[in-house]
Amino acid sequence: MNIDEKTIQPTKPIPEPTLRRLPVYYQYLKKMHDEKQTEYISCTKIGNDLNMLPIQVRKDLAITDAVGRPKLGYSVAELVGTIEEFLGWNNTTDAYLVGTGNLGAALLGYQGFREYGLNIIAAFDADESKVGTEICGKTIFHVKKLSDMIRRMGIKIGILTVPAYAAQELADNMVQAGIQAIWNFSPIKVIAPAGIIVQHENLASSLVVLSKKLALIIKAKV
Amino acid sequence: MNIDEKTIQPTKPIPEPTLRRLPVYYQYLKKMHDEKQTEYISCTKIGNDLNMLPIQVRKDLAITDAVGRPKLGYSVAELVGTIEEFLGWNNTTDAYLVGTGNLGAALLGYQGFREYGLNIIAAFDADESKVGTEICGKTIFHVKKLSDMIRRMGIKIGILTVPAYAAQELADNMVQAGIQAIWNFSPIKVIAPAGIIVQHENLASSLVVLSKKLALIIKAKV
DNA sequence: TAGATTGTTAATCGATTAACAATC
DNA sequence: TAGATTGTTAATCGATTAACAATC
Repeated sequence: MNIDEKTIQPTKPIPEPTLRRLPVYYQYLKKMHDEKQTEYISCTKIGNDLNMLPIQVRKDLAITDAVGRPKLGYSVAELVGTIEEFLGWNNTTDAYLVGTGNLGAALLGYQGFREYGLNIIAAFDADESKVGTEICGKTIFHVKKLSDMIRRMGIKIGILTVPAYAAQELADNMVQAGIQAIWNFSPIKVIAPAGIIVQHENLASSLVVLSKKLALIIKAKV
Repeated sequence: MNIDEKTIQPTKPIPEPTLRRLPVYYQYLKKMHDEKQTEYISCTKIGNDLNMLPIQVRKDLAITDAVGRPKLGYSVAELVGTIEEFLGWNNTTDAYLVGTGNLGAALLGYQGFREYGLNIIAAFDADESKVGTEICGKTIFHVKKLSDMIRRMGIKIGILTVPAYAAQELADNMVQAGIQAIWNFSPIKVIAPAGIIVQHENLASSLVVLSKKLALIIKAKV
């Protein structure tokens, strides 16, 4: 394949499981790098430390186009940079958050998002008494201003941390105003038109997986 | 296969994706049931409403041993009960939560867990000034009492909502004290011995999936 | 050199999707 | 009855794991 052919290739889809594991490697490698433990690291070691198969680590890293050296492994410094680059963590995207209850406040306070390329620039709530106040330096606006501000600022990502009953309507508003991706922490699955990304963060689902695994273990021991 | 053979069969592993989708159906069906919209529902309708393939819905429901009637569909009331039963939501398990920052407080305040069979009975923190106070009716103990109380109460599930630097050590403590499952919300992957369940709730991973999908769409439009 | 490790191709495994007979 | 829907078996698809040659 020559360079021209490569240029016009459609971006090959990246397996979602790989995408989910990359931040895990990153966090591990970043720490290793900061502590200057070793200059080079092998998939064998990463796998051992993170409880994964070395071959899976290697396959995942290959997707980022990281290059290693046989016998030596990968340069830790280089790998950290490659993953950052691959995940687009070098430039940030603005987002709005709707719903400043416990969970919303927790997300507003989470400093880590900035590192991961997400910048929550404002929050919205239906509670008049909250409007005008700040949480972690982010001003809270009334939710009736949401559509307008999405349009004016050209915001592409909306974070939903509202109760179930309010979720779908707010999602609809957001979509109409031009939001392209919704990160949904509400306990219902919101539906959006094709082409709009909805990512449902479902604690109930996670809890089910955890408790079913636990039930299996406890049953096995009896 | 006769009844005896069936009895001694090892519990067949349930696909994790199915396990994650069941609470989604449940939430949808519960609402439908509460609103008494229809007595019977088909996979076609569920699929349409939730943006999924009917065959996938049917396959998932089959795993819970739900029984439908050709032409009619499934009884909504029955289905709600079957899923509750299958997911073990009829009896609850006690859990401890460690780390009462923003996220910890959000989880303590989330009433939904009770419905899903999880009962957080107490919280722990290293901050002396928080010790003795309550969040949403849950007393906060000093983290130095954690091991002891896990042992005394025979707690099996620990929820970790602490900063990265504290996570691994606390996980180790928990495991030593007899915890069997750790629900980890800290930003590092904690490692536990084989046989201990660790479920890592990784916001960075979810965010990566979301932003990569978004990047694909935006690129496609340019 | 010998051996650990990468990069890549092939085999396996499991989940999703399709096909279709049974049925109310 | 006709047709929508279930239940079940088969085909497809994609991710994980294995195998192995290349290499420093």
